[in-house]
Amino acid sequence: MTTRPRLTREHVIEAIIDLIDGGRPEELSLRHLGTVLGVDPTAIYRHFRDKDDLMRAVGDRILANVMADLPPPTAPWRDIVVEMCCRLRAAHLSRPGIASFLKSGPPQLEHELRHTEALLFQLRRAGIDDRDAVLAYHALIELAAGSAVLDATMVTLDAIEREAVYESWRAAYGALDPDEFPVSVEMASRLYPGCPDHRYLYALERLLDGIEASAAQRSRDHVPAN
Amino acid sequence: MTTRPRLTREHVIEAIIDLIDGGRPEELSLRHLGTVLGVDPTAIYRHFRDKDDLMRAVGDRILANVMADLPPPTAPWRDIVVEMCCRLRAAHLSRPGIASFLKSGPPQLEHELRHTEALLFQLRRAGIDDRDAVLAYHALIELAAGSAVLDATMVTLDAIEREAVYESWRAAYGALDPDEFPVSVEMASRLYPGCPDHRYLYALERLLDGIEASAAQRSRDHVPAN
DNA sequence: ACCTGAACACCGTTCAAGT
DNA sequence: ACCTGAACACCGTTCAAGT
Repeated sequence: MTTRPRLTREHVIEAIIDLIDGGRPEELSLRHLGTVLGVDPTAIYRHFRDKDDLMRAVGDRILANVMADLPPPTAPWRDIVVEMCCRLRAAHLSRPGIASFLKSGPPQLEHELRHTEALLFQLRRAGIDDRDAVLAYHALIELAAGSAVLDATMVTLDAIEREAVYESWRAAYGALDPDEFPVSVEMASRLYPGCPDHRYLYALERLLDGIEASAAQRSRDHVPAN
Repeated sequence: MTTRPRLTREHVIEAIIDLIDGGRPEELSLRHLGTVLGVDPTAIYRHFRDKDDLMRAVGDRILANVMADLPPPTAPWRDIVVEMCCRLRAAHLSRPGIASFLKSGPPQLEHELRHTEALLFQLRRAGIDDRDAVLAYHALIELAAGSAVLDATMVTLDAIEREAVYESWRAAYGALDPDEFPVSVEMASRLYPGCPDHRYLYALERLLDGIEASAAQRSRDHVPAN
């Protein structure tokens, strides 16, 4: 603080991650970032082309955590895949503005490349042929990142507030006209079961079930004799 | 045009949908909307509380199309569910700013309620018990809406441009160090197969496979004698 | 070489004033 | 009752000028 080290890319990235972790994702403007860093807001343009470039760097930094301390590669493939997908989801959940993350393409994010490599490796290890492995990889990414986008706003609330919101939604379903919405009214109390993570896990496990079954079916077609 | 009818909610919603359909989603500011409508930008606040409220109304309007002209309810349940999910995805793809869509809760969007009702009805018709039906419902929504968020930027490009981008990404994977990224290098040419819709369909079918298998397993557990 | 500060072209939103 | 227009408090970004 008293010393004034020259501004680096790392300083900026670090400051943003602190703001995100501190639960103040609305303060991510370059102007606010400048005051936090004790620097003119436009100084950031010395190190990043534009805000998109900056957020991409932050995204890659967050993705680094996804790959750290995974189960050993000899663990059951499905355990590893589930762990990676849950962490990918968590990484996306912690990051506002996911759009600028993947849209610009994987080759720009070093850690996303490592993530792709590890997922494809595990899917292949599961005995899934290359064509299905690629489709399965895309499916896993879409579910993990996509569910994070939908849950992002709810996860910023603490568990009690969140449950209160869900309860109000259940009540709204329950109060519908039973002639027009018979199933919704009947199932209202069962909606939004458990926490968002738990619901994601169900979706992920079912998707993996389907991927496994389909891959087994295909290899049976190709090698009819057992 | 020559006549100047009083501004209504419908006028505003119509104008936004025209802008989206016209492929100019970046011109959705209230100022631009005002000039398109031949009205002062702030006049819109007479009919909508704020921009969030406005975009929610637009979202509900787009969702109305999802429910129009579905296959008859007597069609195979899976056909209906696949059709609904594909249309939900398409609806989300056509809409920028999906965040303000679902985060405020289903009870505020009339057509989303109808969508929920129809999906739960079909899942129950499939013989899936209520507990799994609710989880399956959430899983289907997350995959449909989530995949749309990830694909949104690519779908704005026409097929030729898009394929060029994918080809450049494949090339980037192919050019990686084969010692560090052996599987990626080997599978590079297979990445991003088909169009985004096709990849989504694969994910959806596998998810439904898993949902069906899991539900069958559970009912077998509960009713062991066949 | 790096940072500043004024400026530009935008946002969403409010509110007193018009008709 | 409805709309206008000035104003407010913000954005991201550029660029000549400072040190």
